[in-house]
Parts: sequence; structure tokens; C-alpha cells
Amino acid sequence: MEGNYWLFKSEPGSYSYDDLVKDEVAEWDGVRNFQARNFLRDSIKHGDHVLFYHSNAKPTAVIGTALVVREGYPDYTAWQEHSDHPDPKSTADNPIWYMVDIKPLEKFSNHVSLQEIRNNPLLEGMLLLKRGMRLSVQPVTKEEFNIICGMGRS
DNA sequence: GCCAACGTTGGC
DNA sequence: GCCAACGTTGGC
Repeated sequence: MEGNYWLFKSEPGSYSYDDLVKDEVAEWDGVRNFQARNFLRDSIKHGDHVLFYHSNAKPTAVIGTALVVREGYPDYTAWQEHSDHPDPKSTADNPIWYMVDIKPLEKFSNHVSLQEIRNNPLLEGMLLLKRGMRLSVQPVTKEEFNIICGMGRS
């Protein structure tokens, strides 16, 4: 039984890879999309590997990797009225949104930009490259994960 | 259950 | 800042 691989998007202006390094562990809260929620709640397991991607950045790129250290549990920021992502429909008794905890693993010496990913024929199947793909939590294959790690170390 | 309006994401 | 793509909401 082997772990799975994921890509998490974050806008560096709100939470960057360096923030993760500083915090040592991050609660991946604030995801408010049902498809991404299902991954967080049902599929992402302790020990799974994560590509940490900066969206809305210059350039947009995979910055490094992270490790899942806690499996899906209710995103309590949803029922905190003054959090960044309140959702009054979610309650402690009946949570709608979920999150996981991650810790930093490896910061790449070479940030792997979206352009480099596009230019690599081995990665042409990546979900990230699909038109209109906006999922902030998405699966990647082991092969894609390893190829991007290789590019990040070169 | 359809679909128009609206809001958000995210690359450029 | 623009705008295409997509998700969500709500009237009917």
C-alpha cells in the first residue's frame, strides 16, 4: 500500500511556501469547493506527498514538496464568524468543510514554473494544464510527482 | 430541473 | 486590470 500524490495551490500573498517553513505545520483551511473538499475529507492520507504550487505569482510555479501529517478533519474556521472563510451553513455538529495538516519537506533549488511544466512532454497529461482547471487541491500521479521533483533539483 | 445572473479563480 | 472558465445561487 503506497501513498498518493497531490498538488495544493496557494497564493503566496496569502500563504507561501516560506510561511509553511516558518510555521513548520500548516492547517490547510479555507478550501470551499466540494470537489476539493472530497479529496481532503476522503482521499488524502497521512504520509501522502504534496506539490506546493504558487498561483497568482510571478511566475506561477511549484516551489517545493510537503507531507501530509494529519488526515481530513473538520475545518473549524468555517463556523468562526470572523475567520477568513466563514460559512454559516457549516457547524461543529454538522461540518461541511474539511482540511488536512501538512509540513514542509523539500524546497526546490529550481522553482518549476507552469511554463516549464507545459514545455515538458512527459507532463502533458497533468490536470494542472487542463483548460479552466481551477481546483486548488488536485491529484497528481507518482510519475508526475517524481518528474517535477527532478526538475526542481536541477 | 432548467438556466440566467453572479461571484470567484487564476493565467496573462 | 482583463477576461475566460467554471461553480453556485435562486427564480420559475
